[in-house]
Amino acid sequence: MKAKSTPAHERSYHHGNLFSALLDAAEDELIERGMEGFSLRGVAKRAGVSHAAPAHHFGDANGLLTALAARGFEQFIQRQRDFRLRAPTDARAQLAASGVGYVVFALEKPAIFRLMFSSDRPDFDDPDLQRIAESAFEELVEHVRGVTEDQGSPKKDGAMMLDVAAAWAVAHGLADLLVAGRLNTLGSLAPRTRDRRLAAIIARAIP
Amino acid sequence: MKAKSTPAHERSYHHGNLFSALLDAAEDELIERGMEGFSLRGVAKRAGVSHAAPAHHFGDANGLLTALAARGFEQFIQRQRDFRLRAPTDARAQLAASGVGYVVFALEKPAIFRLMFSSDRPDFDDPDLQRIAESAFEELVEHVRGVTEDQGSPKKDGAMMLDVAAAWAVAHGLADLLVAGRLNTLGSLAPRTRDRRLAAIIARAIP
DNA sequence: CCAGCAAACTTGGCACTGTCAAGATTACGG
DNA sequence: CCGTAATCTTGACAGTGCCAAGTTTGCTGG
Repeated sequence: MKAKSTPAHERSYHHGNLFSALLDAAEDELIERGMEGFSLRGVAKRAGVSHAAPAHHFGDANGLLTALAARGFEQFIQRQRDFRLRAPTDARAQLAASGVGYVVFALEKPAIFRLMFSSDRPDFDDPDLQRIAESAFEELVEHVRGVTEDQGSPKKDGAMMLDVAAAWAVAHGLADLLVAGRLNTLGSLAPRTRDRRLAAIIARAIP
Repeated sequence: MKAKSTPAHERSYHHGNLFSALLDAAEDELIERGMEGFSLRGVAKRAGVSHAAPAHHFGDANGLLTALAARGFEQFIQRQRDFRLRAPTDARAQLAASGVGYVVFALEKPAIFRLMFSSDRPDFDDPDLQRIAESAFEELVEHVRGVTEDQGSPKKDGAMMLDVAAAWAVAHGLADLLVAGRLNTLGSLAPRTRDRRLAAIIARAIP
């Protein structure tokens, strides 16, 4: 994934694909030094470039983090799809699988997850970020709708939004607490059994 | 609450109660400038004291934030108790009320809430912080136990910990998403009806 | 083919930050 | 009432984000 396989371009004055190289470097920086220690100059150094180079592509530090959050949402959506593909096709199992993917992504990339949901540094009015975040939300709504439609009597929009909030809240709460290391009764389990427990909890959200 | 009522001491070389004055200033700073813009020197200026004064009481900036998070947990626990007192006394209503208090605290003090749950700056190994956070957790466990005991057959510890995780996750997820402004279908409701919806969602966590 | 223009990147500087070391002031127990 | 320790201040240093001005490069129109 990381574009470390193009050392030819890395020495030229014009980097070539500095944009994505900076995103990779920023992700590494965030993972290794955390949100507190994150430094734009550190990112530039990682990418082998001067300290003011990022500004040309991202404006300022928050602009870089905005783009990183947007890329995070793409991986986030993808991870949920991965889990849905390996699950039974009934609506309830599909929703639970999405939720497990939600949590697993958070555990795999905690720094990115926190950047996406618990930071005030990205600009959430940015069109790209807003669009991709919205699209993640809409996939959730669709799968909640699937479950409620399976239950015969179709609900009104208001009632369904309550279900959406419930499903989203459980998955998000599990993810955020696990990332914070506050749910070790679940976090210390082996992945397979942990994911089963997660699915069971998430399924409760919609009675 | 804020110790603005002792202007006599505020001009002396020795401040007197600088410890708590700095906590108040830090909370204001966090509210007004956010986690990103938070500055130790800004806090010192707010308290009318030199830029190195905080170090003597809190060690470094993260030490100050650790103490602030600990104080946050006290208010957090208190807010949940408030809501329990105004709720029916049956175990289920008590648990739901705790959860609503959980969310309301987050909405009242979003910056403190994020400091407590979604920041890597406080030192969560600090004895004071650890103790008070643990005590908040134990109150939750007790109320979950109350509900499961009401249901006749007492569960094993493992099964109950699943209930604990479920209840905690819903409340926390609702709180975190509302703070992030991502659940506006709920967030834009009037407080009274919003709290009713919240209680309904939280009650689902334990079937 | 090659000017020159715009994009990509660098260099240098400024105000601000957290932390450390050393000095000034005050409270207080002997 | 004195000296010692706690409290607070001052000054300095490296590191930070961002801005302005300069340098290198790719590219496009003639």
